[in-house]
Amino acid sequence: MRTRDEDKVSLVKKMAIKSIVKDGFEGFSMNKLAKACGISVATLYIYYKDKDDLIISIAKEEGDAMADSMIKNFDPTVSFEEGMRVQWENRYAYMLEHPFSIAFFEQLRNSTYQSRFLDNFMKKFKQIIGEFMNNVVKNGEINSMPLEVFWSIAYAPLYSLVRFDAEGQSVGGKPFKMTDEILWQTFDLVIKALKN
Amino acid sequence: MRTRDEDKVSLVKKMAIKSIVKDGFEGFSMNKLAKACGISVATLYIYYKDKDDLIISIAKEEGDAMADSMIKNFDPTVSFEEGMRVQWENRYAYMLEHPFSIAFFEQLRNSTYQSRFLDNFMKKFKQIIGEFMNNVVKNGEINSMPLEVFWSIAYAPLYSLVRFDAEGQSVGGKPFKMTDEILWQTFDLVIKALKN
DNA sequence: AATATAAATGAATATTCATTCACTTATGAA
DNA sequence: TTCATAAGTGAATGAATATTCATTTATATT
Repeated sequence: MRTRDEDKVSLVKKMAIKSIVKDGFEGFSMNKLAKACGISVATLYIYYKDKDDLIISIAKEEGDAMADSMIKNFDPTVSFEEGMRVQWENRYAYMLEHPFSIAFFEQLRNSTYQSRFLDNFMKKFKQIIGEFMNNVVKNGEINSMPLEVFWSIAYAPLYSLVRFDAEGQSVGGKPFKMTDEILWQTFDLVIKALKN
Repeated sequence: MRTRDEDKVSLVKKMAIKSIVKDGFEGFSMNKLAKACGISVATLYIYYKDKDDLIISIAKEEGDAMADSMIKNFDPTVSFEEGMRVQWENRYAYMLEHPFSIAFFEQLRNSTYQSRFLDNFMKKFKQIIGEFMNNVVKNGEINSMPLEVFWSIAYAPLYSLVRFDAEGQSVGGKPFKMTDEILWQTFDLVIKALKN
């Protein structure tokens, strides 16, 4: 029996993400994807049941990889500032290594696929981050607050920076490039906001 | 000569936003929009040159309205905390009055229309916000920092909260509803981060 | 009341879409 | 080497897409 060409499979995955990032879901089609990969459309239907399955499958794979790398080296019993630093480091490193992934997730978050993708993704985090929050509140390192408030202060600024960087443009006119210095300058402000 | 039915025009606008918010640009079509409005597709081409023109025109109108209401009562010579409070108030009030607009802009930001829409939108702000930033840095109320860092700390948390509220779901499981208390609790943390 | 004219339409067009199918090709096991 | 079988294909399908057009309708002006 003939064997599946795994290079072809991963090319499909790569091109799908690239295309969705570039043109959004509105500009994405199975025929165009096949053409971009230099294969027949019908082949896509060997790999995936249908278009939804293709998108959801790729989203899950990428989401799992991202979730894993985000909790790498993360010990929820460590101090607040140290724990936050590891998480910012992980997210920043992931973004540098997978420049398209972040933009791909932004597309997913604003699409009808959101719910089917986000549940799976959050499951990986929820427990470990919840444990971390409990600890630092109990230690008196930060005040108790709704999880959404914490998230909005602790991570939203990072994602905002990543986005400015990806767009290469700014609120003003000049192009913006993220640097280590800018990242940790922002981090310090976030710690100042949250730490007692 | 027959007169244009302005009710029909504004119905088109309302339904277009509603549809894009609900199903994204990938689920939006001229034929479906016409059907949803109970008019002929051809009528849409009387109001707008083509699909792009429809989307961009509506985006610009909504964007201008939002920009206006955001700088309402805003005096760039006022103190840092006072200026920030007015801006948060304005954004929050706008979000309550126009629940679909914010979601519509999120869609635009993640679409190929982004650049054509954002330039127009930002023009309204840039000057007045830049003036405000200059003042508060000169007064020594906050430290000098890249505009993107400021933006990411000062406003990203608010938009994140608005988003949690719109989705009605959370990082965890329970539904989230924004309240005045939560808004100003988050605001205080932001001020703590930025103020010297 | 008559008329000129823009608004509004229903039905068409050509194109692109997701998906299927009859067929060919490569390869692990015999 | 043969053969069973899954991988891979080119061309087709019908549905949905954006846009156009010949025609009808309403109304502001005369």
